[in-house]
This record gives sequence, structure tokens and C-alpha cells, in this order.
Amino acid sequence: MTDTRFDPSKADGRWQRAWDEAGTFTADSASPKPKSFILEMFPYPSGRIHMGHVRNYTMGDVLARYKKMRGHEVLHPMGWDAFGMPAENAAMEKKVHPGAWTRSNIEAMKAQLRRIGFALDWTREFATCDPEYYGHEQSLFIDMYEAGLVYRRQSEVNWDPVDMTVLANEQVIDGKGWRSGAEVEKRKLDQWFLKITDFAGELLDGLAELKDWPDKVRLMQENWIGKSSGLEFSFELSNGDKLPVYSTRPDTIFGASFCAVAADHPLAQQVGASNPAAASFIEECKRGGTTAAELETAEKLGFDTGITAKHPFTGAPLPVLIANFVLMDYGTGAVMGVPGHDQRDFEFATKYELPIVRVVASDPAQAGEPFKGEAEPGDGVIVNSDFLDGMSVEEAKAQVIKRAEDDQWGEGTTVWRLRDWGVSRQRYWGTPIPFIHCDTCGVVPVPKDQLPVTLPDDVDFETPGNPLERHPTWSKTSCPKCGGDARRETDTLDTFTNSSWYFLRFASQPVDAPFDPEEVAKWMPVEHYIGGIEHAILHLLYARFWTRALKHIGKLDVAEPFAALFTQGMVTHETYSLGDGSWLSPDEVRKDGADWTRIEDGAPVSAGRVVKMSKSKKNVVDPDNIIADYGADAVRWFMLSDSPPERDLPWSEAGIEGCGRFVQRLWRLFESLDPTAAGEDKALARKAHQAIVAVAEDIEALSFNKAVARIYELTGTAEKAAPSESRNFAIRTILHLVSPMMPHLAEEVWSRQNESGLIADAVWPEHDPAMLVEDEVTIAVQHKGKLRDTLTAPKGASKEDLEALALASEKVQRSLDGAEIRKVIVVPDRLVNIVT
RNA sequence: GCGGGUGUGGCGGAAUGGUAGACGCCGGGGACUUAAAAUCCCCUGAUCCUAUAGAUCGUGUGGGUUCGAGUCCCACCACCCGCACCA
Repeated sequence: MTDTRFDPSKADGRWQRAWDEAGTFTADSASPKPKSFILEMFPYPSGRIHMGHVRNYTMGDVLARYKKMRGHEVLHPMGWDAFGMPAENAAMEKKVHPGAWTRSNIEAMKAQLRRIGFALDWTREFATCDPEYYGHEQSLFIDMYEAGLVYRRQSEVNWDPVDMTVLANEQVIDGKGWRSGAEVEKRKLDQWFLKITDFAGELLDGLAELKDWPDKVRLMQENWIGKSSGLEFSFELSNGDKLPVYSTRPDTIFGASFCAVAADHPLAQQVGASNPAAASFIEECKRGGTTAAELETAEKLGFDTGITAKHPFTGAPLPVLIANFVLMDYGTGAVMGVPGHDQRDFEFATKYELPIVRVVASDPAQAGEPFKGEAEPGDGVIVNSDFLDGMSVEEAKAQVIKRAEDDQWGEGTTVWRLRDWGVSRQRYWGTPIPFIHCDTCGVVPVPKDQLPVTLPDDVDFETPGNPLERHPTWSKTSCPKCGGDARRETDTLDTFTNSSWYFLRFASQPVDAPFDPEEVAKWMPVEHYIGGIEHAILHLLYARFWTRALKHIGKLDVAEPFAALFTQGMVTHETYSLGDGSWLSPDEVRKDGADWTRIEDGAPVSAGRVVKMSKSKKNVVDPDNIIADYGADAVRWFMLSDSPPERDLPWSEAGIEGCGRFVQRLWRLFESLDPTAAGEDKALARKAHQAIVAVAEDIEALSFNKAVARIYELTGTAEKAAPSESRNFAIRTILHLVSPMMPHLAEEVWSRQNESGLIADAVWPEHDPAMLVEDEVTIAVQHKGKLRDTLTAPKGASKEDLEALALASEKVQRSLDGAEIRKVIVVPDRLVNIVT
């Protein structure tokens, strides 16, 4: 009996339960099979799964299922990056506990993920807010502290003077606090740091081994780590002090016309102490946020200290200014200003009328050439520079460093742009930093047998600031060393810490340790790691750093956590707005002919740009509704179709309808299989064999859109073919090829065809290499580089034969029109180009 | 400001330096039906045209290399992402 339609509302749940009951996707670390660890970046439990998650996890799912078909033991886990600000915001706005809010979100989102039919090993699920997880994190943090990788120092935060609280960069809007609207100030606090800079060289060199990472991500990390070599030297100041500066361009030292120091540089502080005008300038520099983008786009401001610095070669006095664009965190917090060859210095010098001297020119004759309104940071020949004249930039750099070292007033150094990782957060919903402050003993780690240090449940979100700090009793404790009264650290760890080692916990989860290195070694490194490009630098660098740091302290023997990385694009949707600029969601609008209107009242709606789905623009589509309408397989198919996975995917109603139709089309094709059909259809069989190879290659390259196109093509051909053994082979082939993408449909068909077991446990079909080769090829014939004719020739035909065939073409002769042939280019099996 | 990326029909896109537009969506025409849905078949880059044929143009813009450029090189434009306390 044949059913004319596939009913996902019945089949989806049936097969999801079947996989669960059979433990189909439970990873066995004792298996002798080759291991594949497929991982997608775990979600923050915001409340609902969104289409971006669906796309991300569908890609990983196809890979995981494919690897299983290829005979691998697959680890494909899921968990929750559960600490973070939104839970605290919910606590303030909705009066729910961050933990309760997070837990109920996890429950809802887990149910959603199950409905999409992902091949996940739920036995290894955890949330980073589980004390069983963050307790181990605290233990690792203490290990790092004992290895000298953790330290405390003062660092700036965004301070909201009205709410009396620290703000995240995200909470600073145009330099103002997002709730209070008060002008944000920079304030210094004692904070915890991880010494990622100790690993700068390793993290940089390690990039070279990451062959299966996108070049762009490696390049971004390389630039972020920012290795530079230059000269560190000290200016002698008119007040008798020395001012150490660092420059990557010592070759331009004769072009220096001023020195600039950061507002929080000791020299600036010293000047500010006795000069009220300087003090108020320094205060002014404290206004605004702490982000690089803000600092660098802000108007360049300076304050002349009246102090001068003696140029090391000419002895000329250079004014020393306090400048808002100099960063205390980079180099020495002080620079020599060379306006001719650095754009920031140029703008600063122009504003404060400081000399702009050319010391690099395109050739020596251009030494007097004026600047055209901007600095010239490029390469050239050194001019106006005494003994450096005529040298290249590189030669001059080396010469200046050599002189400085010979005369002992400076030395060549390597400086990194990478800064140590500040992990302190003055917030509740994070991993408590496991330290105790004792007036007698100083900072003392919590003894490991007292871990985890758990968060208190009874917290107050009514008043702003850090609830841990305000808690009446939580921070009160005794010193593990002297037993005296002491105070718990009330800062929590940056949430990036939680995501820096979670993959290790997926691989191995003993009760009494963060992980077992032997178990970890069976699965790590992650074979494919998939997530958004927005994590290209921070998360991926921090995870690489933790892995290396843990190796360094002997906890594990893996240097790089992610063998291959894939960064997928966003899911986008058209936006809709009313005349007043307010946004409407897709289900509030309707298309009337060419125009859009609001369903409710027919008000005209303008359809706007296609952008990332976001709550604020209301252009979101809920996966649950779509699954209810079309089934999980149609949604999965949509996520894989059309757009290359690294690019944005525009969601459309028409698109998902098309996918729903294709699911039914496949169903009819599978139902049309006739086991009694006989006879060979060589062309069709050949296409099927070619598809087996091509789809496998496409999946391995994560080119799911191409795999989808090939399956469409083979499906179209099989549909039109007359019944034959070959056609049955093609149909069974399609069933296997789509099974990682449409697992529910595949299982349903598999069981209806009375196959044993689950298709999820089936193997990838074999291809016959002899069937891949075509007998005939189409040859393009060009005249003067333009296509004039195409002809069919046997594969492997000789150049002479192809040339003769081409010249015999009537169309070619017409195009040639008797012209003299100067040259004929023949590319075997491809084309013939006749040049006249 | 700095760093990274993207740009091909109405839309998403395909194309080891070798037939640009595979495959899908939308649209048009037709078949089936009392009708609709579903399904099936055909057409579908632009312009010209003496129209089953043929010609020209066409991969963000302007140059260049090559027998041949979406692909390689140079310059530019537009848009997107990241910038260390969003996750």
C-alpha cells in the first residue's frame, strides 16, 4: 500500500523516540572505531532557540550523522553556556531568580532542540551554572594561580556614578549608562588577570598548524596578538626624569617633534598633582567609555606639560604632552610623535601646531615634498635624517636600534598588542572567584576540598551593584591559613572562562576532577568546530589559551583544541516597518500585490533591508511554528540549501514551502520504487555513482548547498527515468545521501521498505570507480575568445582530432569568414580556441 | 579610527584561468480538475532583430595581464562583522 503524503507530525516524534530508546547517538569512548568529536558552539539559554542555532546545529548534525555512516564513533554533545548578564537583567525586570530563569529556559530550549531531531548525546549534557561544572573551573583557576598564571592589578572599568555600578561596554550607550543615562566615567579597580601574554608567541606560532581554520580567522588572530618589533628607549626630560617610550618606527626618529603620554601615565599624574589645569585635563580624559572604537574615534586632545624631552640624536627639546589617544596598556604608555608618518600623530600635530617633518620619501629628490593633508606611513627612502639618509626603512630601523644598543640608551624589543585577560566581573551570575582576602595573610586560595564555592540563593536585585558584595553573610568567612576573620572574593569570572574548557568536560566527566586526561585524549582535538564568525577572536583565542595553559601545567596533552573551524553565516529576514518607524513582525504583515500592509488594519507597510534576525527589529521566525507547519526535515533542508554555509541565509516563506514540497517529492519517489523492475539504465546508474562521491566530498568540505543541488539533480533524473534496476539503485542511493539531512523521512522510508534496524546506523553507499568516467565530452569552440559552437567528442580525443572537428564546424567557418588562422589553442576535453 | 570580510539574473546562488548563470525560489504559459489545492510539462539575464536562426552587451566601478578573466594584478566604491566587561 502506498501513502501519498509523508506526515512529519507523526513520523518526527516516532523516530526521535526510537533514536533515544536505542541510544543511537550515545558516544562510547571504549569503541575501537576511529573517533570524531563534532562540536557546535553551545548556546546561551536566552529562552528560545532561534534560526541561527538551528542553522548551526543542523550543519554539525549532518557532519555527525555522516561520520557515523562512515564508520566513526561520534561524540556530538550539547550543553548550556548558562552564566551571563541577561539572567541578571531578567531578575531585575521580572523579579525571578537568575538560576530559576536560566533553568526554565534550558528546559524549553532542550525540548525545541529535540523536536529538530538532532543526533546529540544528551547523556553528557551540562550547564556551566551547575556547581559540578563551575567547581571544577574554580579548581583549574587555582591551579593556574599556583602556576603563576593568575595575578591582580588595577584596571579601568566603566563606572555609572548614579547607579553606583560597573557597566559592561554593551551597557554604555553614547558614553552614558543604559539605565541611569548618566555620563559614564572610567574608574580603576583591583581586578584578577590571566597571563595570556605569556602564551602570545605560542598562540601566534600555533596558528600555522591550524590548516583547517579559515585563513581570515587566523589572520584576525594574528593581528590581534599583534607581534611587533621596535625600539624601547628613554628620553631625558628637562625635569631630570627619564621617559621610556616604545616605537615600531625607530627609522623615523629624526621626524619626532613631540612626546605624548597617556592620561594615567605616572608622569601625567605627577604633573596633575601640582598643576590644576593638567589635573582637570586628566579628569576630562576619564569621561566616556573604555572601548577601543570610542578611544580611537574620539577627538584627539592634548595638554602641554611644559616639560621637554631631549632628542637622543639631535639633542633638540621636544614638548611632552598628555594625550587622550595614548594607551597606558600598550608599550610603555608613552610615545614619540612622528606626525609625518603616523596618521594619529599627524592629526594631533596639525591641531596643536607642532612641526611636521618628512623623513621618508619616495626618492631622495622628494625630500622637500610637502604633505597632502595626511601622514605617509608607507615604505620609501629615509631623508632629512643625518646618518640614515638614503637607507630603506628596514635598514634604518636596524641602524637606529644598533646605535641605541651600542650607546646603551635603548634596545630592540618585541612588543605584543595582546593584553592580559581581565577576568573579574562585579556581578552575581558567574563563577565565584575561589579566593579569600585576609588582613594578615593577604590573598589566599580556597582549599580544594572546600570547592565548589557556590553562589548564595538569597540575593537582592532591587538595589544596583554587585549582589554578592551586598549579601549580608556570604562573603564572611575565615582565613584557611590563619583561621582569622576574612572576606570572600566577591568578583565572579568572565563568562568566556566557562566556554574556554567546556569541550574537555564534554569529552570526559569524572566526579572528582575537571576531566580525565586519558579520556580527553581519546576525543580531542575537536574534529569540526562550528559557530559564528563573531567568535573569531575572543572566544577562540581564550579557548586556545586555556588548552595551552592546561597543557603547560601538566593537566592534559593537547595543544590546540579545535583541529578544524567553520564559521557559519547568519540567518537573515526582510524587515517591515510602519511610517512612524516602528517595526512589525512577519506574521503581522501581508503582501497585497506588490505592496505590504498590516493584516490588522490594512495600514501601509514598507519592506526594508534583509538583516540578521533580531528581537529589536522583530524580523524573527520561530523554529517551533515552522516545524509544526512543515516538519523538522523541511527546516533542516532549508538550513542547508542555497546559501553557502559561511554566508548569510535569507529566510523566506517561499523557500520553506519549496523545501516542504521537496520532502513530499522525495517521498513519492521513494514510494515509486519497484523491487521487480529489471534492466539497466547506464546513464542514470552513472549519475548515482557520481553523486555518491560528489555529495560525500561536498559534506566533508561543509559545502552543504552544493550537496543539496546534486541531490536535486539526481532526484530530477530519477523521477523521469523508466523503472529499471538502475533506477532502484538511484532511489536507494538518494535515500542514503539525504539521510543525514532528512533523518525522519529517511527512517520512515527505511522501515516501510522493511529494512532492518535504523538508517541512522546504516553505512554510506559504495561507489564503483569505473562508473564515474564519461565516454563523451562537450567541447567548446571559440573564435577570438568568444563561443561560436559546441561539439561532442569522445573523451580523450587528440588535439589534432579536436582541431579538425572544430574547423569542420559550419558555425566556426562562418565566424572565421576566411580570415588567416594564426594560432589554435586546444585544451583536451575542454575547448578549442582559434586565433586569427 | 584599526583589523577582517562580501559584491554574479527579479531573489539565494553555481562555475581546477577555459561554454557565465548548474540547482533552488519567484514569475509566465499549458495539462489534469465542475472548481480549487496538489501534481506534471514547457519558458524564463538584458538589448537588438529580417525572430526555431543570428548579433551585441553582461559577474560593484575604473584600469591591467592573457589566445581566453567572475576567477590573477592595481586603484576605487558600497555594505557587513569584530575591537578585549554582549554572548
